[in-house]
Amino acid sequence: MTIDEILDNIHPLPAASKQTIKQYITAVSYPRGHILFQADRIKMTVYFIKKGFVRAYAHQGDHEVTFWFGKEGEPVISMKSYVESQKGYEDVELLEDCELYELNATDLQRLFQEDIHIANWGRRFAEQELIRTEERLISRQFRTATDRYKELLKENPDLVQRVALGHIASYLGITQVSLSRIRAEIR
Amino acid sequence: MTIDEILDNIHPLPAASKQTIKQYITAVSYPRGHILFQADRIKMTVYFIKKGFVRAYAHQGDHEVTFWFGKEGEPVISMKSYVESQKGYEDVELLEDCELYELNATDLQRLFQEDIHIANWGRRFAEQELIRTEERLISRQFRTATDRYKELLKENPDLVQRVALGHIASYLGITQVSLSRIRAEIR
DNA sequence: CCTATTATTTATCATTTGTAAAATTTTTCT
DNA sequence: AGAAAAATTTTACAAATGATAAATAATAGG
Repeated sequence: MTIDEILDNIHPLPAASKQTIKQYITAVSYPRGHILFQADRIKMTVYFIKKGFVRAYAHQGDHEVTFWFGKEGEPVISMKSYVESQKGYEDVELLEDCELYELNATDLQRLFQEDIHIANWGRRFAEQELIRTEERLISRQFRTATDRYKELLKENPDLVQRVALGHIASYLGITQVSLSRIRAEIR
Repeated sequence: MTIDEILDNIHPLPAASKQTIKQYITAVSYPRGHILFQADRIKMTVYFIKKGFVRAYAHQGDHEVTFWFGKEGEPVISMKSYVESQKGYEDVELLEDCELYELNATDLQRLFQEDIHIANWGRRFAEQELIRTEERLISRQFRTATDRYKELLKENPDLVQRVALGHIASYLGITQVSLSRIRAEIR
């Protein structure tokens, strides 16, 4: 997925504005296991996934709880950093070797003040993250772990193949044993 | 809480821009029980609570599940309507007689195209809703019902007094019986 | 102030989910 | 291919939660 597609997909930009924003975007690659964001650090960076899988997780006492998976075409931010320049909850880890587009959020904030099209692009970006986040909340509040697992299987069959079951179980809010039981039932 | 305070609290606006936006805002009052948003209707309106309590809930089979409470100073939107002009999940009901500020989102969208300060105000508005929504998700995913009830008690003691326990229980994702057990334990 | 209604708590039992450990399967490395 | 390591599933039991119904408490209307 190209950076043009990703940018336009969020909100179409006039050619000049798109050129402006693209000046601040670079392509980067990191290996599986690389930590993109750390819970205890503010990092004013926006990534877009060109290729690969990513997960966000938080430390909960002795174990870690995965609460987001990201795939090709999706943005990766630490919301608290991006929005409030504060530390967030999460580490973000690459689940496989990834190609990413990188954009410094401080540069972006300056562009928001200078270009109304970029300001509205940034608004749409936040709005779309808002909808995604609400959907995750609704899914969590209204669907059973079994249903949510089935949905994950359907939407991201490759992810379920490649990611450790423990991560998926914590994402679903259940133990790995329970997830095994679910898998046994729907087989 | 005045509309000026609410607007500036989201993001400071130059006097001219604030005047522009205020032209589209009206003060309205509705009685307890009034339905502000309906799940099956698109409603392009933004409200801000001047005074009162509000809840959002969705129908889950035969019973309803409350998933948000709003109080003085907070915005009330149907996110799917506001962001995507689509039907959302929720009904929004006034829990007591309320005074509200009302703003047509279609007008607002036009202003976004015309005034960069208002565009950035709209961006900050979405970003703040994003942080709020993420916090709700994190709270749900990482804290026990008991902890979340204690937090609700602390943050909104008056709400816990005035709202039916069934609503609070469904908000916490447990049954009313379980909530009664929790209350008995922490007493 | 009393009664009817509604809301909340308590009790009992069934079901679900978790914990811990063992068994099995899959993956990795030589 | 075969051994070692890691991941997943299964088992047995304990703990937590839900469902239902009964008991108690709170609220509203006359």
